[in-house]
Amino acid sequence: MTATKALRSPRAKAIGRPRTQDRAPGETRERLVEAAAEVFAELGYEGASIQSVAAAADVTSGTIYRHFDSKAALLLEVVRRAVHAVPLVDRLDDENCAEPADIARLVSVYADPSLRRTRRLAIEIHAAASRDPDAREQLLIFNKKMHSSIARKIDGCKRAGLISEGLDAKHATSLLLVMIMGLAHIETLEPDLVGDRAWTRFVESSVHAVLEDRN
Amino acid sequence: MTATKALRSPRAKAIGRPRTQDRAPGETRERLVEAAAEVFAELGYEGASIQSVAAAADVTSGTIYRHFDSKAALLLEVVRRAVHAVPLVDRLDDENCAEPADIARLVSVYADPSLRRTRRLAIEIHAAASRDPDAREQLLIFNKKMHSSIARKIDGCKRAGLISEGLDAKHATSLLLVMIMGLAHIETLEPDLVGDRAWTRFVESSVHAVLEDRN
Amino acid sequence: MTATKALRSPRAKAIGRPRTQDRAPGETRERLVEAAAEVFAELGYEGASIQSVAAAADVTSGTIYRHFDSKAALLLEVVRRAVHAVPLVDRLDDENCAEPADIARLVSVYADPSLRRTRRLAIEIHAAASRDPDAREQLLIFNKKMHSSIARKIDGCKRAGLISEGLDAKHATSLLLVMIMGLAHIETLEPDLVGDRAWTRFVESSVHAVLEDRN
Amino acid sequence: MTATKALRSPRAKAIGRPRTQDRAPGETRERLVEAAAEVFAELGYEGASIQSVAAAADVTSGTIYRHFDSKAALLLEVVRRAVHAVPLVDRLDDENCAEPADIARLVSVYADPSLRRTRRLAIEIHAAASRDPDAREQLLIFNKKMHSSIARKIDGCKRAGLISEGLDAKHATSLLLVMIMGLAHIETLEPDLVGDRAWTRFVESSVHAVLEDRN
DNA sequence: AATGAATGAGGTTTCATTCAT
DNA sequence: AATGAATGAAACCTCATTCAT
Repeated sequence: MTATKALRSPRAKAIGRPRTQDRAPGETRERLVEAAAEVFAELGYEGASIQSVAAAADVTSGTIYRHFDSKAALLLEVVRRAVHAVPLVDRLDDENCAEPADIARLVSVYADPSLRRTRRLAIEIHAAASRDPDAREQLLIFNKKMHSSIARKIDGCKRAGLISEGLDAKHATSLLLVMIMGLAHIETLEPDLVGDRAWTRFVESSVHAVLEDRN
Repeated sequence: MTATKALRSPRAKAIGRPRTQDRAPGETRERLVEAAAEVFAELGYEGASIQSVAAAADVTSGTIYRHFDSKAALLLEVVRRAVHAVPLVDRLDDENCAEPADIARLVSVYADPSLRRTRRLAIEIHAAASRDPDAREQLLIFNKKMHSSIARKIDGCKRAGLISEGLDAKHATSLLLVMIMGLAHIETLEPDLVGDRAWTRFVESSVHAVLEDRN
Repeated sequence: MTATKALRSPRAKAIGRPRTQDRAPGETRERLVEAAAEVFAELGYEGASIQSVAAAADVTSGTIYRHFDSKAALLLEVVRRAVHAVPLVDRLDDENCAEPADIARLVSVYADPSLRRTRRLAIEIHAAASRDPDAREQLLIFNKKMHSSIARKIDGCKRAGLISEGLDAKHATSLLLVMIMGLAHIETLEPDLVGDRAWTRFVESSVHAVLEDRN
Repeated sequence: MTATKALRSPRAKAIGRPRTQDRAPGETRERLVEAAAEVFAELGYEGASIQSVAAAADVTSGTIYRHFDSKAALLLEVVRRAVHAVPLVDRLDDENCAEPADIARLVSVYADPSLRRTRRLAIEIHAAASRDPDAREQLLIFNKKMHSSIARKIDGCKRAGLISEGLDAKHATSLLLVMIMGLAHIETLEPDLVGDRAWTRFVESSVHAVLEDRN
């Protein structure tokens, strides 16, 4: 009884493609990943809406779905990207001659003020990994890579006689990764320490202590 | 459809406040905080709905709002509670005579399989702190308390001659907290190490190394 | 670099439950099914939005999801309900003495102007059945029931000597159902025939012809 | 990231109008209508997206809008085309000498397994007609044409003495159309009957019965 | 103190349509 | 004539919150 209303086409007048600012091919996807990393780090994955990511990339929400299947897929790409962009890690294997000091700095750098976004993103990625199997898989692959990179570094120091043969390289590496993840929480744990040079040196000397022999 | 109702209607009108399960006064609030801790740890703050917390506490959603102003307030209470329930911490000041081994165990215990929920909750709380100023305030209060507890412990060891006077107690304490937070990510970082005795011992010996003098 | 904006609770101020018009328990669900039948018949399942159904039932969209898991589940309930509300069908088994004329009327009634909504709904339900396995299952159950009701009727007439034993009751029944579904399209097929008494009589006499013996 | 690009860029800029597959003029439009019929029949009008039709026609979405004003217009063209492609109908007038058996087969053919797509499309077209006035207009034109074709056939039979003069040709024709539309639902109504030879014969004998005289 | 039905803003996702190339 | 990236309205659905009982 209600009505015999219009019943016509539901999305009568559509919108199209006005705000054109021709971008290089592939650029949009790049901007999206970058914007997503930024926004996810700032607001968290759950706190960030697709709209907010789109706005940060200066596109509209629909565009995101031309490039990614879902919000989760976008996060996954951010994870993948972040995994290959972690400071120092990509250069870990290039240097053939390493010293413990290099390893120490590899840890302490994560306390640097400039890496605030990296810290946030690391936490966000781990949170994602505890929910999403795909993200977890990516993260474990990355962790394994990072682990073996550091372990190889330690082995190099061993051969150079800079680190005792008695050290358990695998466990030591794991502990360094644990410290790095711990440093990711430095803002909420001890905000005053961010950028504190004395603290940075303490962290480094602690790494040296961990890498020392013990029985 | 019309008459002869109202007589002996089976379960006439048992809505309103029915299933009064004779709970002790204040008990409901307790159950809510406990249930919230459980659900927040399992699903994350964002992933947990008020109704899911209510279900876990065997009440209905409305009840939560008789005890807490908002979901955020509930989380805040969980934070407060968690802060006082962290293993060993509450006993830190009771024992007057401590050894470095006690401190080492205080760290390594966070790698224990039984503390999975505590790890998750710690991460969740830190995530909340990076969003919510109130949660952050609570967390900082807690961190400060925990910090001074451990620092006092270290000072005790120093006076007992078990730790060198040259150690920077503040920075050492901070580093231990960093390691604890790092261990909170052990499931996503190195799942195989959870419950590994050798790993636990390695962590403890590393704490010893950190607490040793260095110049 | 973008911002360190609010970051507070996203759904800051919520709405609650204002427009209260205390309804009898279970009434809302009933109203929803009724409204959905109406709106689905009028606009089609795809054309009807959850909002439009909610509006027709004088509730808000969220309420629908308290009572049904999804839009598809709501349709399924409409199907179930419609299945038991088809005119004459529920009384098919009550009458012990049937005549071919009763069967003829059972078909011709579907050309009646008053059953416009039933016709639309029938089409909508069949469309749903060709997409949704659950809906298809419901529909097949119903079809089977309706089939056996009519077949039993025919058998009764046979025993009474009103219909020849030579008639294939199963196929005849199927053909009547086919005619009924065909009549469901009468508005788009031959709009002028809706409500035409001569046409109704012709349909009935055709049913008689179909029910007659032939070799 | 900066220079030495632009020289010998591999697949420089092949966008715009690349994959020109040398199609005959007007061929694309043809393919689109064919693809749309296929996809609309399979997924339904609402369930089919413009991009899915485009993909089925091996073009891109934009191309569709060079040939049709809107999705609705594309459906309309499908309707128009379908209307002229219905089996046997176009040959109805060619044969000057018809028998009732021809008419019976004209109905029963719609139960054939090979016409599954036609059945689906018929339903889809009727659904469209109940929404869109333009589609309805097309459908009514077609119905009228089909009606008069069949009626003429019946008149031919009458003159040949094969059908009694007493039969109401108009109503009989309408009933046959009703049966055809009913058969369009055979998959959801009685799936087991699809392709059943005995059922086909029963349908045909029923048509004969309908075409017989009665008073 | 407790219930639980109801609210409605806001989330993710889809898709008809446009337009520079 | 064709491409396909981009648009943005609107769909379905979730859930923090309210309130009459």
